[in-house]
Amino acid sequence: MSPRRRDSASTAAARAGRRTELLATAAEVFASRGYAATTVREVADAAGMLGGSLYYHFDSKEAMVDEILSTFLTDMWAAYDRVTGSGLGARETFHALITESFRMIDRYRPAVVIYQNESKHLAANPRFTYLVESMRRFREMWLSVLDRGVLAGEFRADLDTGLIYRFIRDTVWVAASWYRGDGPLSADEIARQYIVMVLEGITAD
Amino acid sequence: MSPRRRDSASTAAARAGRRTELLATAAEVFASRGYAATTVREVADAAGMLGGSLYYHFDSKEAMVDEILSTFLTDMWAAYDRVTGSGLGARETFHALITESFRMIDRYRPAVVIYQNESKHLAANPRFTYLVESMRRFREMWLSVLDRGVLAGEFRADLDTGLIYRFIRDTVWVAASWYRGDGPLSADEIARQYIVMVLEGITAD
Amino acid sequence: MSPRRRDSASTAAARAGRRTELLATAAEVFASRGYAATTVREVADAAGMLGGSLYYHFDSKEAMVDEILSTFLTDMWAAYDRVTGSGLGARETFHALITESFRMIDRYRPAVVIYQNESKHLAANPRFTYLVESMRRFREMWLSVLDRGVLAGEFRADLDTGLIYRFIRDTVWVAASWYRGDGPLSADEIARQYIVMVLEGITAD
Amino acid sequence: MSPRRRDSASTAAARAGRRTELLATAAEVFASRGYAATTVREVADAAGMLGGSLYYHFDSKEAMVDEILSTFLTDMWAAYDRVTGSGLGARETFHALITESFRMIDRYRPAVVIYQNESKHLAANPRFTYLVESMRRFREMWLSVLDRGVLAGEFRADLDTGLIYRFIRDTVWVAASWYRGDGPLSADEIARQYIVMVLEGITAD
DNA sequence: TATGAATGAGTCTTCATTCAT
DNA sequence: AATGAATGAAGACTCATTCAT
Repeated sequence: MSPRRRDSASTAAARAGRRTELLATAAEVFASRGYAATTVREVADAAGMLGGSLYYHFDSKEAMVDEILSTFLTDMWAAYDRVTGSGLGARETFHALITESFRMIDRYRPAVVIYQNESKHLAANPRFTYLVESMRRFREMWLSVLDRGVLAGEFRADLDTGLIYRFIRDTVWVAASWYRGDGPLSADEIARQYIVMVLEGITAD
Repeated sequence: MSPRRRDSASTAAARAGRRTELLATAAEVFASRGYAATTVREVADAAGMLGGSLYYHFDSKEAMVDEILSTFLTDMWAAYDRVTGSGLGARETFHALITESFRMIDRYRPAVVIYQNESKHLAANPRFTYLVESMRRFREMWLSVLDRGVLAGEFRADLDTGLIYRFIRDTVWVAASWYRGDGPLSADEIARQYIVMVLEGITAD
Repeated sequence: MSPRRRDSASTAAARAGRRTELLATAAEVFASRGYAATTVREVADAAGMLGGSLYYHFDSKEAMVDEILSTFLTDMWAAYDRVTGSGLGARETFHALITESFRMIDRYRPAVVIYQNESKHLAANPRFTYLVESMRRFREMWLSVLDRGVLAGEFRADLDTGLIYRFIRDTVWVAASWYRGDGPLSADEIARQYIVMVLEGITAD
Repeated sequence: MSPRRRDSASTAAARAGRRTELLATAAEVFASRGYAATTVREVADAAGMLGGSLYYHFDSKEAMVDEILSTFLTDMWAAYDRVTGSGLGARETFHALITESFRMIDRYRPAVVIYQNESKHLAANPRFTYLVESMRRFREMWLSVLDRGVLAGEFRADLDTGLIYRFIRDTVWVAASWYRGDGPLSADEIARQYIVMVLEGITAD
């Protein structure tokens, strides 16, 4: 390895690092102020640079959310696929998916908030068709788990699975809006309580 | 009643009606596009008038959301107060509050969507401090019901009531984003299934 | 005279009276807020009617200032012409013109304020060429008095009459901006002191 | 000085220079068209840029007049304070204040025109309370000079000093509306003739 | 890499004016 | 004569984006 190559390698790594850093900042700001209401200048301020300077790193404001969301979704689907591909029963799959979801919130909180708040509006844009696709897969995945559980006699049959699916989906993701990594409850503990509540209900025996 | 009085009465009523009509339209648009992302022109288009014409009826875009949200919240608290003031036990109160909430969604769907999506951002504005106040009351009301239920042995004691409160709050309101008045399930039926799920869980006996 | 004619006569008189009343109100508002900064609605408010209603009486906002200014200027020139046509010497003419000017301020204060503040801007509009013409006549009138006085040995010859003219003109009219009809000094008393100051100076003997 | 420091110094200076330049342009336009009647676009046109570009340099149209007026007033009061602090007699103080005033007009003509035409309207805005304060100080300063002169037997006692003060104030400032730096009379010459007129009167001996 | 300055399209809002009643 | 509702043009201001340095 020539010094030149080592240099450019470390430069490329540094550049990638800077990019990731900037995206983390942007995600934080988009999540707290709302994507539409956030100005590029606000993101730049938070990153300690001037508005125009961001355009050296990204093509547009849209490109930033795009990268934030697609990075998160790619990782999320990898985790979900690992779960659904491991041949677990419905109840165990339910358990694992919920747990993974709260871990995602832990790891990608701002991205999840953006996903939750802006998906519907962004989805109208051709650039974000993958969001629509992701929502469709999400729905199918959950309905399949729920239906499997009902068939196996693990879940009640007198409830509308479409309705249950929506309740689960919403409650899980919306947790991103109040979750703090440094709060008293860990992501796994929250998942555990959530599972208890949904599976057994809050009624005392 | 003299003709004069009937006239002015019908005029005032017509004016109030137009105002309500316009607010309903605005709420619909704000809910579907997002408040910040909605232009005044879009609201006006939906109402069949020009952008500037809205200002004959309202002081500002902000004044419109304000009226939409405060009208909804006033009615909502009247309903909640009726419930909490009627001396029911924790479980019955839980039941009644959930049912009322879904009825609110049925009656004020767009307002609830706006409340859900924009409250956090609007609350920073002094004009909307009543939102913060409403959120506080909401929290206290639910925590009191949950705590009462735990003490009475009606609800499980091994779950974090703060967490349960958040799950309930989010799931109930977020339902506004997919609820359609003309869907296959009525608001009361949705409430019923939701109550079953949360109280008894989805596990089959 | 038939009753009909009497009726229409009194109606016409009433209409003219209302018009004058409205113009007086408009002049007051234009004078205090500035013509450009005054909205038609503000004038209407002051007159106790709605914005659109003024258009029953006047063609436009511009038509209002027009009538305000031309009425005032017509009366002013009638008074000035009476003075300059009465064969007085320079000093007496000076005296009389100043006195008449302060009387004008007394009678037409708001109109004078508008004239003072807006003439330059309005003059660009073809409708108001009479303002330019009036300013020209005004200048000629004063220069003629001053020149006549210098030639007659009544006024000092070592001062620039163009300059003196401007000082006189400005000070006289600008007085409209602070003059109150109910103040401690009458218009004639103010004129007297002004004449003393300009003719004899403020130095003690 | 390192090149770095020279660079940043020249940059800062250039920025301040541009700002001053833009304010001079804005002042010219505000003075000739009137503040309320001037559009931001007109100012931008005169500066050779687009309307929105001005907002890179200034927060608002209001911020521009603010800076124009406060810069002028700061300098003006420095000059007046120098005069009143130098222990001159009333007559000499009178002389010096008038001279300084015309020099101000020479140096800040557009600002003075704006001050003269818009002060009353702007003063209602909390941002411009310093205008009210400045007017108060101005009045006190002149009354004190005039009263001192009367007591010392230098000025006539049979005139109302409040009236004289107003005449002086108005005439001096209103001169800004016709003064041209390139006219035949210098600021000092105009001041001299003005002083002669007011102190000795225009009557020939 | 980042800055400073500018662009230009678009946003909210204002306001003179119109017109059916 | 006056109201209520709307028009439409224009105005102040914002903001994503560009680009020379």
